[in-house]
Amino acid sequence: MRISTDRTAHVTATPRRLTQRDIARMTGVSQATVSLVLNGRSDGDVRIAPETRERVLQAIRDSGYVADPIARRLAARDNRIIGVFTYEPVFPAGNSDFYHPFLVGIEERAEALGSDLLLLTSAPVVAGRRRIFHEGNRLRLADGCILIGRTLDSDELARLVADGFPFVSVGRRDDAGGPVPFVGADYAGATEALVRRAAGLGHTRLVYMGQGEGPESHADRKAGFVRGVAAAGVTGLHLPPDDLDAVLDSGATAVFAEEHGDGVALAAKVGPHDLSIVTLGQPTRHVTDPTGTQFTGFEIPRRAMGAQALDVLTAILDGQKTQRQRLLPCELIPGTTLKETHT
Amino acid sequence: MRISTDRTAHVTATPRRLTQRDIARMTGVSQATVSLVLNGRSDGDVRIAPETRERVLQAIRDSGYVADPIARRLAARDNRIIGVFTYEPVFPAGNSDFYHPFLVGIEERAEALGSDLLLLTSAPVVAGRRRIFHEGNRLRLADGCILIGRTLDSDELARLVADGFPFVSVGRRDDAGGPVPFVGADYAGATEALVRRAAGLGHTRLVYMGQGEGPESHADRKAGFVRGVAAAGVTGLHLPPDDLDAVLDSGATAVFAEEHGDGVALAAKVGPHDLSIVTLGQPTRHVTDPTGTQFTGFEIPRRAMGAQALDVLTAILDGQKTQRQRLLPCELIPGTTLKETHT
DNA sequence: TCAAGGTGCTAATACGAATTATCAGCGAGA
DNA sequence: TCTCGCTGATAATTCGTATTAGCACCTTGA
Repeated sequence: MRISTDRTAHVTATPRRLTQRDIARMTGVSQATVSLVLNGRSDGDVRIAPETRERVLQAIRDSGYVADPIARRLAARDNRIIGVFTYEPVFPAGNSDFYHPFLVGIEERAEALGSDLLLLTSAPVVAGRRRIFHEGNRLRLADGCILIGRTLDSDELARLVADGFPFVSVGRRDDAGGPVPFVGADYAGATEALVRRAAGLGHTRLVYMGQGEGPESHADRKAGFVRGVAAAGVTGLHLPPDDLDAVLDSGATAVFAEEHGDGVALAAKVGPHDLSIVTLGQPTRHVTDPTGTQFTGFEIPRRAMGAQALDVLTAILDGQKTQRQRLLPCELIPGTTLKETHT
Repeated sequence: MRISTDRTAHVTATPRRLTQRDIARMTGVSQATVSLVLNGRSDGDVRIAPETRERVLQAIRDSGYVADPIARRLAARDNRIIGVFTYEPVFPAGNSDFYHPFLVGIEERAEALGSDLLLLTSAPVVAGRRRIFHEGNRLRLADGCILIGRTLDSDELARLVADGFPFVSVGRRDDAGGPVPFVGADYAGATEALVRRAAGLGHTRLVYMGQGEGPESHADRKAGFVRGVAAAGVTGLHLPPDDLDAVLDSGATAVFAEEHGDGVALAAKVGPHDLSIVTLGQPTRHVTDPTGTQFTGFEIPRRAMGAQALDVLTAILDGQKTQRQRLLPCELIPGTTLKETHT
């Protein structure tokens, strides 16, 4: 509507989209032939003379024609377009770069695959987050979709699963009416390893400071903590993130902070020597830590997660068999805040 | 192909989409009527009896029908896809965030417009940069395109102009066989203003340290410097960016550094008190300046440039008249490195 | 009783690409 | 001469929605 009415009014009218019809006219063949050439259909019942094929291809090259992705979609074909859905803007105005590292990996792989990335910025924002499903959702423009977010709406996930839409979540997700394909980080394993390490350094009373529930990423850390505590035969307490005093009063010698920021806050409060602090993940915001402390913790392989998410999606689209739920190991960061205990 | 084969293989085959035809059959009207009801078209020549309308709406409510957005866009001839072309990855692995601030504005506006952003990551890399035009270029997947880069290939620009492809450059560009639509920053004006300010502080011998040519952004700064020097009646020298010694030997009391990094390097070399330094633009890399110096200079309105680029593109697509070449003012940063001269 | 005018809807077509059925032309073999 | 088989293409249809032209039916008014 916008284009057609307005364009005709223009003297220097923007040229209409180039279509197969145009290519057909240019080369003196039919639209069908152009389509056949484009899709390399020279098998079985359909034949195109090599000379004709070349003529058509040349016209396509010269004109820069590309099939309209919308029309292709309607005809149920693939577009070499990967959708990327995020619940918040991909390019945040603030200094939070939560999505960025994942997208580095995604873009890198997309480039290698020769696919384009469609950022689904058209999704309307309801209650502060974008919605996947809404009247006019354009997910299907893409061949498949990558989902990123701290938490994904489970209703929407369930619907994606039920619809059989090809997608992969970056970050582990619980089942949603069926298994959810994901590439996550092994928070549980990394946390467990850190608990064992603490125990090895003499700590016998540990605190998990955080929610420990809600998003899968929290639950996983907590689960790893619980496993580690049990395996090492030490005492583990769970305290909420907002009550630093309770943590200090607990008598624990090592604190595992679910959020990096909480670890920083705690360190600022107690000073460097009294308490061992482990942070379970990297800052999602660039809070330039004034003290420059290197916290003991682990590194989330965000870039690899993004890249492998695309691998899994590709496998799904191609109908290949792959492990559709992957947990990548986190590299432990020795840091300086987990020390031998003096008690 | 890929998708469909998969689906048919499914036992729990996805039930065919509900269409207007289905609704039509359910209510005993025609598909056209359903469409008309859906679009609330009761104006002028088209009329629907209130009773019929209600019957159709009821059926739609009962069945949960939602129009296929893809088919809608095909009929509307408007894909609502904005291409974003960058010569390097949008999400760089390093700490260079050259593109980021522009994209904040672009995404913000795309969201408001209800458009999706297509990152043209499929463009093949030749000699370290992506190419717009190549066999199989997919630019035309998008309704129009935003181009970002320090320098754009002028041949490619010329071809875009010649083809009449709707696009807007972020950053001023010289004509390329025709005017290039752009939203740039007024480097010349900002630089000139800073030169005048320096002159007002008693500086009579100034140096422009940089290339002063090549990319439009360099040429513009240089041009502004030249204009400012002429207007203020002071002496202006032009020296290359790599020869700090020459700058120091020049006898100038104020140096205008084309690149932020050069200004930083110079400051490190001479110490804070000997020389006034003005940097003509912000760092494109996050070099955490160890001294924390706030350089005198100007702020490039990157976010606004991105947003307005989308505005111009929208205007072009809609055939509206707009200023298709815009230069946004840069806000001057007083900083601490341009001081009254003691000579 | 018949044109005029209004009402309520439908048939037909377009959008751009993919696909299937079919057709024209030609040479060879019977 | 007729038919078979092969080649190289095209016409027609499909996908789901939007839109326009126009048809059938009704009510007025003279």
